[in-house]
Amino acid sequence: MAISKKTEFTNKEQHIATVAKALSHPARIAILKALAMRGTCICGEIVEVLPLAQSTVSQHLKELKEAGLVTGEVEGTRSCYCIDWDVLGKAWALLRSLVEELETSRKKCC
Amino acid sequence: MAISKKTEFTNKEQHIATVAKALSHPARIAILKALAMRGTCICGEIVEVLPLAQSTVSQHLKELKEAGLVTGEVEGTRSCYCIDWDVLGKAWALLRSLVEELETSRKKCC
DNA sequence: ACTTTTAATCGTATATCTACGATATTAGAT
DNA sequence: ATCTAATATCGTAGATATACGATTAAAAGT
Repeated sequence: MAISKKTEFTNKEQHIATVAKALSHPARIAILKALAMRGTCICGEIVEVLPLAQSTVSQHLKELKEAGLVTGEVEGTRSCYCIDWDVLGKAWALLRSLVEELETSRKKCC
Repeated sequence: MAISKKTEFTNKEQHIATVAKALSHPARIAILKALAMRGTCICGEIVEVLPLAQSTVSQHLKELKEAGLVTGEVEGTRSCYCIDWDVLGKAWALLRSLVEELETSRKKCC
């Protein structure tokens, strides 16, 4: 691929892309739903709900965590995951601002 | 990778993931902005604005087209691309419904 | 101390993405 | 008819993503 050109775009464009990427797999959407519904947020419960192996779920959780949408705390032998509602809100605002920006600059098309 | 398990999730989850995937590269965000700002929407103009080769831009445009966010019409030797505002609106609604769904089922976390 | 439970990480195979140059295609210009 | 310009597509290389089983690590239970 030569080298990624991602860094040549604006920070905001990169940030939006990062958020979108975190949401770009149905498993991660499902994980977010499961996390929202349960106060408990324990990893094992999520594994039970999804049609994926434990290691795969762990990987998806890691990606959500790296994107900042989710936090994880160790609780003894278990891991408790939660949605970071603050970050989610900001991510949402970012997406909204993109759509608004598109709408406001909207010109008639060919 | 064995085989993709994407189809084992709900249609809505898959749909949201598809939209998010289309937005998951900063180049495609930039393309959407460029399309929104210009009534003309000609491929060559987009290539000029982006730090990418013509073939790469063409590929990104194809992905946006496959996701339905953009339409493309041949105009002689040129190609005229436009944002499909209807599809974009629906995609937006889909994302919003996800966030709303998350918010409504929001439980206190550990 | 030993075993069990829970989750993370490693190793790995395959798929998909990203990027480019080269080539093909097709309409317009000469 | 030939040449030029604009795009799309092909081929390809390397990066990243997706999925799993196996292994590791660490706390809890016996």
